[in-house]
Amino acid sequence: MEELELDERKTKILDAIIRNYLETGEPVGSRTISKYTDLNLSSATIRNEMADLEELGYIVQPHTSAGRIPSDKGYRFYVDHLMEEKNREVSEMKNFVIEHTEKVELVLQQVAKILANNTNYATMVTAPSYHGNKVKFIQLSNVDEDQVLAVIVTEANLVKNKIIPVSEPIDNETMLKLNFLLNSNLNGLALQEINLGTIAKLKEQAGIHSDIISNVLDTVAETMGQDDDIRVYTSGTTNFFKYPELSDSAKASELISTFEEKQQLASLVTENLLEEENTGIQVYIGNESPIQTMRDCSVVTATYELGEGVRGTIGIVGPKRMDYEKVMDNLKVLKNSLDGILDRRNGQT
Amino acid sequence: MEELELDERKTKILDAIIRNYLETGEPVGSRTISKYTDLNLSSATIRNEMADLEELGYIVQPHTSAGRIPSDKGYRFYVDHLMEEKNREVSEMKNFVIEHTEKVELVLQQVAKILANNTNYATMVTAPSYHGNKVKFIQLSNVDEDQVLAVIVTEANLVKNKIIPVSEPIDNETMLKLNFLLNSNLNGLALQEINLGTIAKLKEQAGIHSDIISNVLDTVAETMGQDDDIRVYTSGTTNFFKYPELSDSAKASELISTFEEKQQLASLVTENLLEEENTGIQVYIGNESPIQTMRDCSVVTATYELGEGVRGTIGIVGPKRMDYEKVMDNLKVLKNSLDGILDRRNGQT
DNA sequence: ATTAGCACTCATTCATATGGAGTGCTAATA
DNA sequence: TATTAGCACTCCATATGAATGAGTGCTAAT
Repeated sequence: MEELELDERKTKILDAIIRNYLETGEPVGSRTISKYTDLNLSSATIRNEMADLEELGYIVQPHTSAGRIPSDKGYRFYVDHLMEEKNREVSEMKNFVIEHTEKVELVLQQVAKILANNTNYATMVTAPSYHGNKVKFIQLSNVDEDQVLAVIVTEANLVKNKIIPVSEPIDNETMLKLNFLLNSNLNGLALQEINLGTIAKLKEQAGIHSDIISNVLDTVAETMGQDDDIRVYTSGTTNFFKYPELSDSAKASELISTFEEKQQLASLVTENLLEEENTGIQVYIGNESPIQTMRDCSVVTATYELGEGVRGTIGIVGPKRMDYEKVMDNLKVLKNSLDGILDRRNGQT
Repeated sequence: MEELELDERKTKILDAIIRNYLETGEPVGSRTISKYTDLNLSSATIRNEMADLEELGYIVQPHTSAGRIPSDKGYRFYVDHLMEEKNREVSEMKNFVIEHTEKVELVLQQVAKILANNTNYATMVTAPSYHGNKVKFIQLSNVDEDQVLAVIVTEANLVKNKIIPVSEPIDNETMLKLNFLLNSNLNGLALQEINLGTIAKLKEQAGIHSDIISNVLDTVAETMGQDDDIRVYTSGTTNFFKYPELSDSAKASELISTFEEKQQLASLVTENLLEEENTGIQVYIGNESPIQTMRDCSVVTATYELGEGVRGTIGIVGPKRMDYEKVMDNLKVLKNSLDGILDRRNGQT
C-alpha cells in the first residue's frame, strides 16, 4: 500500500537520502543527492521531489534552511523495503567463545559484550526463561541436623538448589521416602502441569513433612520461573556517547539508567517472547519502542532458543540512524550460534 | 606532623574553604570566607592566609583571578582531622530489605541500590570471596545415563553444583562409594588445606572414576574461589552526571565504562580485602585510588563480613567534593547490617 | 518536465566588547 | 607588628554582532 505513494524516482531519492544520512549523521541537501545518485537530475528537481517526500512524511527538515533527515516513517520504509539483507557468510564473530565457555550466564554476558564491541551500540541479552521446561530430577539430602538441601535439575540441565531449615533431623529412611515421593510424582512435569491435585496428593503422602514439600515446590516454581525476575545482561552502554544526537547529558543519562535498571528492558522482551512464534528479527523505530526513554533510538531484537522452550532475547539499542544491515546480520549470526546450544552440550547454572 | 604547619586560624580558614566548596562546587573567594566564619577578619587578611595555604599545598587556584579549591592534600587533611564523625543513630536506611530478601546476591544488589539512592553517588558492592571457607557436604548423584550431578555445600551454606558428563552409567553402589570417599576426605577442609597428597589419595581410591574426582575438585576450587571472577554489583552510575566536574562526555563515559567492566573495580577491593585486618573505612582521594579513571574522584570503601572469613567490600565513588560525613555514615550503617548476617540466618546462592 | 538563477533563512563560527569576581600589592592604620 | 582599605590588574563568562555558507523555495526560461 505504501508503495503506491512512491514512484521509482522518489524511492531512489529517499533511499539515497537515508543511506547518506546513516553514514554522515548530517542533514542531507539536494545538491548532494543530485551528485550521489545516477539519476542525473539537477538539484532543483531533487528539491521538488524532496518537498513531495516531506509532505508524504518520509523526511523532515530540522529547520528552515537545512537539508532533510529521515522521519520514523522514512526509516520504517527503509527497513521494510529498501535495505539489503546482507547475509554475509561469517562475520568475524568469535564463535569459539560460545563453544568453550561453560556457564550459560557467562556465555550470555559474552554475547552482549561481543555484540557491543562489534556494532558500537548498546546491547542487552536476557537470560532464557525456562517456560515449559520439565523436571528431570529432584533430590533432598541432609546437610546438617537442622538443614535439608533440595536440588532440582530440569530437562534443560538447569540446576537450582535451596537450603530448607527443618525443626528436627530427618532420618535416612524418611529421606529416601521423600525423595521417591517427589521424583515419582513430579519428574517429567512442566510447571504448568503441577496442579493443585498433585500438590495435595504429595503433601498428604508426606505427612508431617509436608512443609518440606512446600518448600521444594516453591523452589520448583522459582526454577521454572514465572519469569518475575528476568535476568538481563547488558554491555556497551557508553556507546551512546558516540552519537551526538544521544550524547547530551540528559539523554545519555536517561538511557544508561534504563540499562542499569534492567527491569524496564524486560518489557521489550516479554512482548515478543511469548506472543509470537516469531523466529525473526524485530525492529522498533523511535516511538514504536515500548520504552519511553528510547524514543530517539532504534531497537532491534532477536529471539534465541537454547533448547526446546528455553528462549531469550538479544537486543541492540542505538541511534535511529543505526546501521540496520550490520546489526541484523550480527544478530542473525549470534542467534544461530545460540540456537540449540543446549542440545549440543550440557549447560548449568 | 602536619598539624605543626597550620595554626588554629589557618585550620579554621581551610575548614571553611573546604566546607563551602563541598556545598557549592564553586571556587571560594576571600570575601566569602570573611563573612562565612566567625573570625571577624577582613577579606585582605584572609587573602594573605590563603596565599600561605596555597604555598603549603592545601588549596589551589584554578586560574589567576578565581577563588581557591581544595587540593588532594587539602581533602586528605579534612578527612583526617577536620571532619566530624556523625555516627547518627539510625539513617533512614531500609534495613528490612536486608532482613527479608532471601538470596545473598539480591541483598547485595539492593545494598548497592539503596546506597546510590541515598548518597547520589555511584556505588559498587563486591560479592564475598569465600576465602578460607570449608567444605561441609558433597554429594554426587545420577541424573542421566551419561551425566552426574555434583553438589557442594560449604560451612557458610554456599551451594555450588556442576553437571559432569560420564562415558558410561555409574551404578548405585559405586556412587555410594564415591560419595563416602569424597565426604570422608574433604569435609571440614578449606581450599588451602586440600593438598596434592589428599588429591592423589582420593584419585587412587577412586580408581577408574578418578576423572569424576578431578571434576569435583575443580568445582570445589571454583566454589571456594581463588577469587578470579569476583562478582561486583553496581548502581547509580549515572549519578556522575550530577556533578559538573565529572559530567562531560569524556569523563563520564570513562567512569561509567569502568563500572560496566567491573573487573577493574575488583582491584580496589582485593587490595584492602586481604592485606588488612582493617575493620574500618578506607578513603582514596584523587590519585590515591589505584584506578586511573578515578583520578578526579574520591572513593570510599568499607569491608563487610557476612560470616567467618566471608568478606566483601562496599564502595562509593563520587566527586572529590563528596559529602564524606554522610558517605561514611551510610557505609557504617550498611556494614553493620551486613556483618554476621550469615550467622543470623541461612543464605544460599 | 526540467533546470538555472536568485533572494531569503538560519545555524555556525569568529572576533570583539563588556562586566564581574577575585586576586596581589602597597600604603595607611590600630 | 598585625590588620585593613584601596586600587590596579587578570581572567573567565557572557553577550553582541558580523561574516560565512549551506540549503531552501520560487519563478522564469528552456
